[in-house]
Amino acid sequence: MNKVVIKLFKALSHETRVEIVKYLFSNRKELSCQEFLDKFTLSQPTLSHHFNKLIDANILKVRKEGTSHFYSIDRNYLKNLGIDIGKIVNET
Amino acid sequence: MNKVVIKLFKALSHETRVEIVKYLFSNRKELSCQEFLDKFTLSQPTLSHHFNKLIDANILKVRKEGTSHFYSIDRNYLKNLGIDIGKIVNET
DNA sequence: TTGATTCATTCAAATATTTCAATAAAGTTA
DNA sequence: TAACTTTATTGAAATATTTGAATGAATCAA
Repeated sequence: MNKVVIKLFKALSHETRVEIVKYLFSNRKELSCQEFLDKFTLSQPTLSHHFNKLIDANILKVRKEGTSHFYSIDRNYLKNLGIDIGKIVNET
Repeated sequence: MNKVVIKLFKALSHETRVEIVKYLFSNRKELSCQEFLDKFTLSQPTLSHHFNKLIDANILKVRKEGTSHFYSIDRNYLKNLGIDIGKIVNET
């Protein structure tokens, strides 16, 4: 279905969201909102909005522990679509 | 560079542009504006705008012959980025 | 229960994208 | 040249996205 694809690409077509994916890929770990806020200049609500879009597009998954939410890349989902997100995001 | 990636994903995050890519992939040939206008309901300036975005993102290339412009997928560019456009666009 | 921490939601303003009517541009044909 | 065909550009309205201040919700520690 086209809508799934469009949602995926829309999610990946914003500077901040590409930065999130890039960071997660190169550090190969989880990322909390706070950690990202320490590194980049943007408001917490804006970041929350971007994380939501990435989750909604199935690019990220979340693990909640206490008040922290840890985000990580859902590599299987992207691999099944034939997208090598690391290659795209790092080698251009 | 992020801007190249973002431009690529932005280009692929619109219904009409996904349709164009899908059509080109499944028919494995060239497509002129007129041919596409016969199949879908949209104005000629709108279609021209969409083709421009796909060209600008290096997803399509164009061959001009007389007054006709024939668009086709630049498979090498996408392959180098690790994007299997056929898989993405058809199998979801 | 109170205060602190972390993330989500609401809402309105700023910005960007999409759309098509009108028109231009470029090649083709008679 | 004049009429025709195909695509591009301009400009303005409609629609969608992005942003952060204010506020809410959930968890934890004291």
